[in-house]
Amino acid sequence: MDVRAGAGVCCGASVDCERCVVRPIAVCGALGREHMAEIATIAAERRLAAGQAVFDEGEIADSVFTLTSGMLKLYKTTRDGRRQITGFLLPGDFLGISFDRNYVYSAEAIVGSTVCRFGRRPFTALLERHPQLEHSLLGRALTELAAAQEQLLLLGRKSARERVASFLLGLCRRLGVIEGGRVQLLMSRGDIADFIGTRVETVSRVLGALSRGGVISMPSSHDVVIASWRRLQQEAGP
Amino acid sequence: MDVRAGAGVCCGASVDCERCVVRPIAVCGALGREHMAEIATIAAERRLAAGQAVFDEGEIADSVFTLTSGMLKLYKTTRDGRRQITGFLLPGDFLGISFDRNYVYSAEAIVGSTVCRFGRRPFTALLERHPQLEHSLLGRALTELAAAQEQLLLLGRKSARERVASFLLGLCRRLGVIEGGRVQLLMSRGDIADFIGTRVETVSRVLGALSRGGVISMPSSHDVVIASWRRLQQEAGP
DNA sequence: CGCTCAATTGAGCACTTTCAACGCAAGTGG
DNA sequence: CCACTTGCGTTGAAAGTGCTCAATTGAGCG
Repeated sequence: MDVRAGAGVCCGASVDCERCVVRPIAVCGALGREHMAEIATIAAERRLAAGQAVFDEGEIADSVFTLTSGMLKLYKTTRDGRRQITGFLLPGDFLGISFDRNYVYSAEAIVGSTVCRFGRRPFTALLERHPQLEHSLLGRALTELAAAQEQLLLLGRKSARERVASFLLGLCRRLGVIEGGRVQLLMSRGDIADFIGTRVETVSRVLGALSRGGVISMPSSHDVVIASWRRLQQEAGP
Repeated sequence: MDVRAGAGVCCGASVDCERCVVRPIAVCGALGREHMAEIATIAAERRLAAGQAVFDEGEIADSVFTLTSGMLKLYKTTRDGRRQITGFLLPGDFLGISFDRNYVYSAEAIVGSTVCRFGRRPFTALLERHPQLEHSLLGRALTELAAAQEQLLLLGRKSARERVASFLLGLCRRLGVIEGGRVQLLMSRGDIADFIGTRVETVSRVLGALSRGGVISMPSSHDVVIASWRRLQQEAGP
């Protein structure tokens, strides 16, 4: 499959998409700027405080969103309180796209965030008018699928130490952090644990061990400096 | 998102798609029969023996496939031999669709199978001519994504007993097996283990325990009869 | 300053893995 | 036709990793 013009491209969190009241940057990236006016008519900005839900698993899926600033977590919960975070979203990412009637996961802001809401019907209509947008969405879905499969490998076959290292590595890659750079862990230890399938205590211990081993350093509990990219890769396992 | 005509529909393994040399039943289901002739011109059937690979992770992704009979496993492998099976494919499922240059997982037949091969370029061209096929593929990708997220929950948060029960339950659902019915486990214990993130010994022990507990019965090591659907659901956890 | 919530640290334990042996069925070659 | 091999599944005992529970420290805030 070829990546057609615009597919998978995203303006990036820091780019202002013209003088749009809403900033549906992901859609902007996929469709190109010529359709900004059209997009603006069906989109509405929504501000979210840290901890605020976008939607919950099981709700009627009547909206589609793109994250325009901040960070979200997507997760599934069981009746008895177990939780699995399936991903952390960065600006430009979509959420809530589904052919089902209901959302199959919950979404919640980790820090103050803004999303851009599209009604499901107008969004569907937009897709029908612009097949290249649907092509772009397919590309995104396939990328997410590949990421999920990578995470399956992590959860199914990696040790706690490898999981934490892999998590850090993945976060750095997405954020463009390089050796010597700093990653801000906006999420809590509990969130990390629920993402990599461990307990908070284990996350804490492994981070401590990596820090003591000189692989990383932690100026504060939510700031990680990558001391050695190579060693972190080794820790992340094969 | 609405499911448009034909999206996500599959003829089913037992349905013969007219007098087609190849039986690209999944594409048939998605596109409708009126395009069978067009599809047949770009597709080629390939027979696979049990254990034979369709493609390997890392290879140039120059083909797209649909499974027309048998069963495949998709998996990722690490350098040190660890393996994670990301899914088992049934007739009608696609594989190898990617916007990347290379395959990101390996695919191998579990039993004698037949696939239908499409060259990447002709397939891409087909998608361009038929936006509704791309829409259908998006639906499939989203379904697979939801399944992967369910599996993340299993791998990250469930006990060995719950994993095995969930696996059986999921397989029965896909195959349409009901209480009292029989599931054939075409895959080996090793495959099951690599799918649910345990060891073969654990799979064996849990299956034994479920059998002794009267939740299931095993006429042979590859045949499971669901004695109590309700209890199996309980075992599968919340 | 005292409160609260998050993160860390410690000790004991449970579940799954690891390692090893055995049974069984199918395939092979004399 | 039978001895032998090979692969897979099962079972047992020991070991280890990560979990549970509990206490302590630290950071943010009224």
